[in-house]
Amino acid sequence: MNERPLQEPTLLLLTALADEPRHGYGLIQEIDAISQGRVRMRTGTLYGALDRLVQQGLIRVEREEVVDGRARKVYALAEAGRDVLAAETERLRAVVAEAERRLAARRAHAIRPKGALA
Amino acid sequence: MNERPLQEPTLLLLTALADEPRHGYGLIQEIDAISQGRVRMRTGTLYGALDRLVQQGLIRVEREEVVDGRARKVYALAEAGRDVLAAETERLRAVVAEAERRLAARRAHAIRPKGALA
DNA sequence: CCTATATATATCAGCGACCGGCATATACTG
DNA sequence: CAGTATATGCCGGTCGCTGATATATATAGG
Repeated sequence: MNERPLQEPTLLLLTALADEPRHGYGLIQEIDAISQGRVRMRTGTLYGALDRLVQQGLIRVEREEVVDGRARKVYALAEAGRDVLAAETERLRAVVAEAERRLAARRAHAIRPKGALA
Repeated sequence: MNERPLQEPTLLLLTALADEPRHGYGLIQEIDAISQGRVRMRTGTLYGALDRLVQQGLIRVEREEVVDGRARKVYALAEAGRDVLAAETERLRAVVAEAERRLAARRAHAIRPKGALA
């Protein structure tokens, strides 16, 4: 099992699947929206990542369908993926909070608030 | 210029330098503390990353000193590094908030089996 | 009719950050 | 004198991501 921290494209993929199942191309657009256009998921990243995440059991192929003569694969977040995403966001939230606290502390000329970490 | 999102070891490195300058080995311990022992920065990652970050202008060698007969290089966060860290934390905070919102939204209309807790 | 764009999936070579191991050196403790 | 802590550094290998390329259908514009 791989316990390495998720990279951002993977994190965004799981996030985009957190509320409802989506197909590959839809994920590209969804991630574009989530990140306010700052992240454009490449197809090389996307389809490789989808295969890998299915392999790891974090997502699954919900169904395959044909819309307007074009084939789609719809992916859904699996239970394991939900757990990983929840744990990852909680961990990241702590890191972000710590970074912001340190940046603020530095601006205040190293005056440390009570309870600051070593 | 590299505008790719920071990976976590790099993010933690900049975070650990955000309040005050530190030397390499001290950063390993600091990151261990920040992450509550969950991330153990490897020396292979550390010294390679430090060189790279100096090269990119995100950090700088503040000074070199000898303590107890052991040589140290003390690194400090550069202005560019401060900007990158601030931008990165803000971006990550938005992604984390979005992920948590979606996870909550899913729970709100999901059919939960009896006695099952997330 | 032809071309361009949007939709949609898939593969692959290459890059770069990270990992794990190894090497080197000093100081302290048992 | 061996082991642990401090302290820096190199290097081969792994693996996710990038950018390019390929394939195919539907729609809009010239």
